[in-house]
Amino acid sequence: MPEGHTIHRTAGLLSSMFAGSELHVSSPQGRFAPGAALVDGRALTTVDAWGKHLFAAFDLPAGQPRHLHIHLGLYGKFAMGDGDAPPVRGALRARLEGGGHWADLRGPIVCEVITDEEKDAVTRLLGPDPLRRDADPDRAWKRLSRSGISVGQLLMDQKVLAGVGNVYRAELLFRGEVSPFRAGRDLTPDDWDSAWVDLVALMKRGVKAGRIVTTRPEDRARRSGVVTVADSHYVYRRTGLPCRRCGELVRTEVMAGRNLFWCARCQVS
DNA sequence: GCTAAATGTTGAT
DNA sequence: TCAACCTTTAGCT
Repeated sequence: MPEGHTIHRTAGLLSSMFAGSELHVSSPQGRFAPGAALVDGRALTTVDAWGKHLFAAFDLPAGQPRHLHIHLGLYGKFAMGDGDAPPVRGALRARLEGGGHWADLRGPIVCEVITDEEKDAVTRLLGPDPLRRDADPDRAWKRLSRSGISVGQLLMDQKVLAGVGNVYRAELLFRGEVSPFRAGRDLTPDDWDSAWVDLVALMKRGVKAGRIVTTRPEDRARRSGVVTVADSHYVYRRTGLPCRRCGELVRTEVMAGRNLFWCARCQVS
């Protein structure tokens, strides 16, 4: 489930497994072989996430390509474990081994080794990431509050806000009782302040849980115990089902190239 | 067991 | 506008 929470969680796991260790970096599939050779045998120093981008830094001189840059895209996924790595099967883009651990990467849309300058060029194009301590919500507000484009589209724009994907878009707007069709410039400063606070809390929770859960206990069918998949969202992928708050049927429509879900009664304007 | 769709983005047409 | 990435899951039969 690669929205920002997945990337930050992965960064934390990779860091705890590998930071300080020399890694054997390979590309069994071959597509990442040239990049792997640049960092193979070097120690991993830090792992950094910004939005949906992950950067693992290796102990190499500045100026040389030394950041492993990964974007999972829609299918990309890490598998990790302790001890010896399992036998290679299928399309395995990259394998990291060292410090008694291994990590396998499959299906990413980006897997490359880049320089400091190239890393800066990537992050410069990203809006504030709610999961970063250095995030400045005013940067997002400046863009949102000047735009005639709908908030449903703006939230998906990584230049506005980094790390939000289709699930957080739908759920954040529902929780804030904001219509996805409202123009950014029609948001009030209070709307944005509370949305940012809510988003930070939701995404932190996503990192901890390893999945997106946005429902409050009182809005779930099962109010105690484990939160089931069916109970974890208000509107995302709930087309035609009754809204958990008002009973109106959840609607769907394509917006910004993706399926948007919303309750037309709870999210009037 | 099979098929379609999915949390995202880029690059070709 | 569409294919690619090529995994995982939900929903059928």
